[in-house]
Amino acid sequence: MKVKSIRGFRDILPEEIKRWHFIEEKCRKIFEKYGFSEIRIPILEQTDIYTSGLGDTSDIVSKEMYTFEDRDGTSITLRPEGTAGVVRSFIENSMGKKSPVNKLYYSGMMFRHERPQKGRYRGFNQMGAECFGSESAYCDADIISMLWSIFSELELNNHVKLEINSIGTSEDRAKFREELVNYFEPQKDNLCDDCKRKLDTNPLRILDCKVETCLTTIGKAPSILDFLSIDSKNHFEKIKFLLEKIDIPFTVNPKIVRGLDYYTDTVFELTTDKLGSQNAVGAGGRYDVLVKQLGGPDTPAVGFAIGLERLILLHEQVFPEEYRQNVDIYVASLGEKALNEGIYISNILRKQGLNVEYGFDKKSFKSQLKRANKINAKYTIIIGEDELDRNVFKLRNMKLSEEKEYSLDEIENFINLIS
RNA sequence: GUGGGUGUAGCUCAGCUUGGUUAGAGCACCUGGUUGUGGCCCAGGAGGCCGCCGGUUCAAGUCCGGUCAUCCACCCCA
Repeated sequence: MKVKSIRGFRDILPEEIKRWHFIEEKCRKIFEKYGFSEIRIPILEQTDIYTSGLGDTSDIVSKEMYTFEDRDGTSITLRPEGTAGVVRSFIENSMGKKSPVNKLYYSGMMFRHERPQKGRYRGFNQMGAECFGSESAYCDADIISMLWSIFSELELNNHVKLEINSIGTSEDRAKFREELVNYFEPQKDNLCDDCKRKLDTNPLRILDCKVETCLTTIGKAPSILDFLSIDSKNHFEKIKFLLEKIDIPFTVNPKIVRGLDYYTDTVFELTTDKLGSQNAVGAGGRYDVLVKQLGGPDTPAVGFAIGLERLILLHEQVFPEEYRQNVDIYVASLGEKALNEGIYISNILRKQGLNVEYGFDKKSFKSQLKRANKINAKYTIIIGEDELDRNVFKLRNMKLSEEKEYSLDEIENFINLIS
């Protein structure tokens, strides 16, 4: 039998994992800086939380979910995104009653049955944050600031672009939608086939069509921003004011409409021109009606998610140097007796907090040093018959190619010898 | 779901146009050049169902058909 990972799923190998750790750690730190706490939620949920939460006309729900029957016949789905599950948990645990505001972040694998491509996998990792309980524009701005600060902390802010928009309330959008149809209907012959279809199903999505012939028609189309209610307009103005005040560069793009139905008012996207066509590396927005829609108390919320594979890809391009595991000591022993001593010494050093590779195979001294070199060990400890007889070990500084001898008794305070 | 590119050593790739001895290179790996000293250099070694199935042919890595995988783009999205 031929073994092979499932299409669209991949391994993250040891040589790449250090960069993952580095980036995940940075993200965690920033989430916590903004007062968010981690939540871990299941990978499987009942299908309805997605169908009724994300909107059943969205591509994700209509053709990309991994949905199957549980043994008792209920329909369950591998999570295609994080927000719906966090909302479910928020409701189920009555978080709104325990605290007026709840700030949660999560990290984990999401599943969408898409055609794999660069930066797009069927199993992919997201880190995201959700803030429940505030409808204030200050909250939106704080969240956007958090997203931005992840990228500036990683020194990637020069390679991404923040775009924001407001899509108003559902009434605003209904009005806008009507106007859009009125606008496009008479000139639908100028639109591509996809857009003609969208005219019936989801006219807002025509706005982000990239087909050239559509672009001129779209250019003169009405803007959502002219349809916002007073409250939504003020909310949006306030966010823009705050982002300027804290020096976060952004542009307003009235054509941003999110793919999921739960968004209200604020939406935003972080894109890069370095990843080909999968250019969205983070995105989010406000979703004031979702909690209620899923059966919870009327609770406003804002959140975003970052695509980790894409973030890593971007980081690799900007900082191509390798991220390596750090090995402090390689213990090279020569001969049976020395091997016995080697495992003992290695463990003492590990207790002192060092990363130690113990050469446990009977290999030539030369190949052991080669190994030490290859794994980039800072020091090699050398013990052979000769050293054992004299109750000493040699310590070789790999970078300087210098060796010193120490009494074996000094192993107990080894950390002092090299610091 | 649609279109295009690519499948040869662990990795990156040459060879295919114009079929013909034993399928190559670089990197990585192993051994030696040094009785117990890494990186550089030198010598040697190991490693291939040439993606898979079928066809054409005296003969297929090379030509043809199919299939699968993969990458990129459309689309969608993080």
